[in-house]
Amino acid sequence: MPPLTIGKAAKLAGVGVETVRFYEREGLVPEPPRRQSGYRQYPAETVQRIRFIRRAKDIGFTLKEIREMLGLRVDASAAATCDAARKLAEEKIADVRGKISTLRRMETVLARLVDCCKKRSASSECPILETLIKEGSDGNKRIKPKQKKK
Amino acid sequence: MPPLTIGKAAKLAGVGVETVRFYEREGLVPEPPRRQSGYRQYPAETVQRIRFIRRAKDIGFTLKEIREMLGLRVDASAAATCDAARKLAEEKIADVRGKISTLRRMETVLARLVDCCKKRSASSECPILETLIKEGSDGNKRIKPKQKKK
DNA sequence: ATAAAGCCTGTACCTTACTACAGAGTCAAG
DNA sequence: CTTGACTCTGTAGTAAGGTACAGGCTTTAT
Repeated sequence: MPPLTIGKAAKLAGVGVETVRFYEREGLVPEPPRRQSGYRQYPAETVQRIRFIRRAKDIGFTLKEIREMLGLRVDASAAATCDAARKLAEEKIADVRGKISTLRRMETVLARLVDCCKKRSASSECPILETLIKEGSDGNKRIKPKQKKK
Repeated sequence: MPPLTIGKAAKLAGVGVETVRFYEREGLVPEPPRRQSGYRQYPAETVQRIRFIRRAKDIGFTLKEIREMLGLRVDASAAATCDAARKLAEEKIADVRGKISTLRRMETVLARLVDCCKKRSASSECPILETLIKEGSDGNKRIKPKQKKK
């Protein structure tokens, strides 16, 4: 398979060419080799990388976090780096699990709502979202306090 | 329990007061009753509502989507509305399931990375993220084509 | 060989989701 | 009964994540 122009790569990944260049500037996609004309030449794996970025973003990771995750692969051979990488990966796993559990609760509640809507027996009123809203028994998730600049 | 001032409600929900007012302007939190002085008086459930908004945002829903979901509860008694609500809820369930499956794949891969890092036997090189990047077998998730305005 | 379509760099602009004042009124602890 | 912490409205600014030209080369299809 021949290398891809930016337009082809973008299309395959489901984004615009501007986005690909933006990701390159942001260090999410490595700078590809160029033709003598200056045209970028993408290997096929870049498409997968971009798709990964998109998926990660859809589930609530920021580009910064995604960049960190992608960085995990480089040079996990150096012992010190490897340790740091492990810690980061562990953190991300915790994030991922938290998100999954939130999503599962949402799924349950939405399913119940659909169900209730399908039956529509008698009493009407279907205040399910109320329950959804009510089940945040996760004591204290602190939000960064954010110090103000002088 | 007495009603809460905006400051108390914000603190309990883990956000700033400005955010609460912002959510009110955006129709995510209903306008609360006021004192004669103009001070807002929040019922305790508003805190849960705000926490819900935050959690939903963390897993990648936009405020627009969240507003829709919260809207599901109002007046699911009207038959027509109920039908529309069911459809929307079903869509959201699909979203939620997609997100869950992406997250599960991520979890697996991250766990494998940690594992590999822990063992660190022999060969070093630990190119696991490569695999992560490679498993996007979801044929074609189209991205909105976005028509340009004249 | 020529014209449409694609790519280049660079800058400007846009939306989303806050966040930060300013200037003025309100509440509650000592 | 004052004073410091809070609240009000309104407007402006910020950060993240793109998106859209402009002006100018390069490819490719006819």
